[in-house]
Amino acid sequence: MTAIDLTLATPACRGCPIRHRAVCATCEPSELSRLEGMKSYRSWSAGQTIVMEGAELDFAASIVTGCATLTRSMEDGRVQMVGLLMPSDFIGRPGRAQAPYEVVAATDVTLCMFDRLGFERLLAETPHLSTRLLEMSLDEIDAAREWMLLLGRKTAREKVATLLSIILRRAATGKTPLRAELPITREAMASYLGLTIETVSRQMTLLRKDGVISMAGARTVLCDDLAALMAEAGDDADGDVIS
Amino acid sequence: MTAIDLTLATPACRGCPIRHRAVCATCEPSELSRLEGMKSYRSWSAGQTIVMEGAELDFAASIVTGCATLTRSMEDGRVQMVGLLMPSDFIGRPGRAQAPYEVVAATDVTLCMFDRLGFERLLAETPHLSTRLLEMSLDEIDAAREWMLLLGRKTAREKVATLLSIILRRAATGKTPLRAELPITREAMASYLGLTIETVSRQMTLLRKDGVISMAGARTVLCDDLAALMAEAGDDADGDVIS
DNA sequence: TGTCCGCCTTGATGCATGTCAACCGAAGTG
DNA sequence: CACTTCGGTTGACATGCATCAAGGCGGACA
Repeated sequence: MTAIDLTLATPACRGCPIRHRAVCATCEPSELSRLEGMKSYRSWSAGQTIVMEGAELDFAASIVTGCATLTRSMEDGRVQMVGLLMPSDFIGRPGRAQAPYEVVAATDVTLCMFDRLGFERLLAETPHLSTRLLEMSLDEIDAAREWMLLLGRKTAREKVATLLSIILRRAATGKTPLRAELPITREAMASYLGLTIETVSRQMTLLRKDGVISMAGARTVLCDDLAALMAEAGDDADGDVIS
Repeated sequence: MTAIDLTLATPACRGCPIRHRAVCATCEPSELSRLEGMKSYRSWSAGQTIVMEGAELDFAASIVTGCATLTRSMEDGRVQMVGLLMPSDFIGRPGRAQAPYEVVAATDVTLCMFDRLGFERLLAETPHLSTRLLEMSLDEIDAAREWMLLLGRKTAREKVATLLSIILRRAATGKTPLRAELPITREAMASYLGLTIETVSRQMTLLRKDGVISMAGARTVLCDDLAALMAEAGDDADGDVIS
């Protein structure tokens, strides 16, 4: 199970609300129509499990709307989120039918789904498609490793600042103050950051009191100075990640 | 920069000490000879930097002997290891010339290197090669995510037990007691586990006093009961990972 | 042989974060 | 309207790990 950005700026795959940059940008018409023929849509409401940990996985899919999470859990109930999927991200694992993580709808979610075997067949017959998927999964590895730095070495404050800055940059409209609706609960944030909900809540309160962010209700973050927030995040470079 | 297992059981690429399972197993003779023509060898001694963080990366390579580490660091000096490369693991990132991590020789290391552009050209012309690399990088993603669970949720004792069980299983000869030379210092272990050297040392002492492992000197671990060690690791399933 | 220098271990102490518990406000429901 | 539920906040307290500091062991080297 991987989260891969399939976003496409070109209208190559016009009939589909997902923008398959990677897949479609270099596709020939015949390939496009095969993709078209394979796809179908399905929706889940917030909180529902899309794929259970260890279950059979007979499709590949892109997220059309909403937000889903990948989690790995331990016997005693401890849970770690290992991926946060946003629109245009990819679910599925060519070459393997089993899901190593649980996939849960964080908000209401609609997926554009492809039959797994058909997708794999297309993959095998379309070299640039697997090349592009390779590039994307390499990005995914980088993102996971960036996250390992966060989990292993960052303080709670830095962790929360990192997540908020990522969400704010994703939602960036350009005009200040930057404003974003948090797509996930405190629990999901804590799960992603390797913290407890209480710690997340406290750190958000502190960041607010220190004037780094402000909030409109519990789920909307505002930020006048993204640079200040990113400084709190402790990132040396740009720091992209997530997905 | 990714760590990808290129191990090969078949003698397809006979001239090369690295066993390129992935690449060679399905290669045709002409492709094999092109790979042969591109390769060269180079060695580093323990502690030397192979690639600096952010530096140009003009090659792809497999580890022939020794052990190298991938690390990501923060401005203030905090360091997190994000990959541990063992013989047959892969270094390099088709499609991008920049190294997002530092690569350091943990022990003396010999690499079998390929010119990056030549490797990429071969990749583009050899569909099954990129397909196989895709599979391998998906495994890599799974490993990174397994490691995220460790970093985010496991206790110090579980972390150390996890790492030791991985190293012991890698080195497994079948006969008990299992015995393995630790290829990395306490510092590297701490870096990988998101701990300090003192904590690693203490936890190893505790595991020893509790009879879960025993040691011959500071760098050789022995284990009679791998199942017990894995129970300490807190892994629900098999737990593979690393690299 | 003695000295130095990594690497490792052990101890004392402090702090960041987890844990447990109470409470708040909003939304749903009878 | 009362009641419940759920997500979030805040407080008091506990603890696991980091930090700071000292010392041990073995190998390199004069």
